[in-house]
Amino acid sequence: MTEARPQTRIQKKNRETILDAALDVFSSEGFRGATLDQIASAASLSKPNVLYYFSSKEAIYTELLSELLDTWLDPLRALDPKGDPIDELVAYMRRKFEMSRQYPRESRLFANEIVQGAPRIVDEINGPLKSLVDKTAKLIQSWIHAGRLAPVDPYHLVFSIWATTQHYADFDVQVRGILTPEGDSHLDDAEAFLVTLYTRTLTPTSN
Amino acid sequence: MTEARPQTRIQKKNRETILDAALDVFSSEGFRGATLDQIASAASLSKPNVLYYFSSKEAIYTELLSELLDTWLDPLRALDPKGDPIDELVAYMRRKFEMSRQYPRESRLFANEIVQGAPRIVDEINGPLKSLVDKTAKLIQSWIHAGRLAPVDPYHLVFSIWATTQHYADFDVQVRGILTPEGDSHLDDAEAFLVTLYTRTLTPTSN
DNA sequence: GATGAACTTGACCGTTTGGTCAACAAACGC
DNA sequence: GCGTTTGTTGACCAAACGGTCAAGTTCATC
Repeated sequence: MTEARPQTRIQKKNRETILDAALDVFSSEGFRGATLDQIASAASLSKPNVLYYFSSKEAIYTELLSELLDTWLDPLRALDPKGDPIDELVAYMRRKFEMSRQYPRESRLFANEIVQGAPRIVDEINGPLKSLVDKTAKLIQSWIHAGRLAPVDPYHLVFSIWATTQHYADFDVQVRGILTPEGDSHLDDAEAFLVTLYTRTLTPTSN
Repeated sequence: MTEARPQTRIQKKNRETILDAALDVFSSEGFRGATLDQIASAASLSKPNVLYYFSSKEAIYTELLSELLDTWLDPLRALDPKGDPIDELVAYMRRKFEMSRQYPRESRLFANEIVQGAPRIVDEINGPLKSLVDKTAKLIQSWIHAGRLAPVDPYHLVFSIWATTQHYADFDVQVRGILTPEGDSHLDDAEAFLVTLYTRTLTPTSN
């Protein structure tokens, strides 16, 4: 997707600095709420200098977004049709949770974009994302058909995994306001809860 | 909270028109992304006229937020300690889901605010909201202690209910992109899934 | 260490933004 | 009807915004 044009050391370093700063700003302010001055300031660069590396505010944003989409679906692609269904789905949930935990800014950037109607990635959603979820849903359905999973709607199962895992990144302020945790410890509890939630939901009943 | 000052017919009508238009705009653009011109245009009023009824853009926004917070917690307050635990919690989830379904704009407004750090409602979260959730968590814990619910972390249970129900309002574009539903029918499936999810999770095992 | 390419930035520009104001129009109370 | 309150708006303002540019500085290469 992103072609690897020749880059000097300085280019590489500064582009990374800018993208990191922009991720901070965009994820907490949204596209329109973010300003080039904020980004430049967060990157400790002058505004014209930022625009020397990226042609526009929009260009920085779309670069972040496409980088993100590339990796965001990896956990789902890693579902193994040959594995144990419950283990696979719980493991998928764990990978997704881990991503929200390690990349909360990316999660919030994505959330901001979607909540506001996803004007820039609507094609990605209707195309590649839909295809991948459709494929996954068929796999889950086949597992259910084989009696290896309790019957559930595969699509809504996937949605619920997305919702519950991303919640801890996207609604971090709310979670922290209620749990008043120190550090990250509450996320271990969250993961344990989610493992229980999905294990109980997916385990077939004996009769 | 909002004191009822004397209002003429015109005031009442126009304030409502403005708030409704502003909800449209704020919920889909965020606070910073929304402009007074958009709001005025959506309300079919001139910009100075909008500012005749509200002292500032911020005033419109905070009015919407405080109206919202008032009603947003009602479903949780309606939990009945004397009812059947599973029925009560599933009914709570249903009420929450119904709110997201009927008031998706409000849900997105809230989501926007929280994702961006909730600068204006951080006190509400750390105060009243935390108290209410703490109280609910104790109730759930007592139900578990009495063996009437399968053991789960009460806080994360509540978070998961919030996450899964709001998801359908906040991430509507994504859900629709994948399911390509006509109308609202997919939300019935979603609700059925969530009932299953929480029933299975909360039902105590016999042994 | 000279030369050209890569990098940096203060000053600036046009537009958009939230908000004001004075002047006018409608509605209300009598 | 008539005066006063209430409602309405075009014109305007200062600040903030995304983006440009010319002039300067640093860097790699020979």
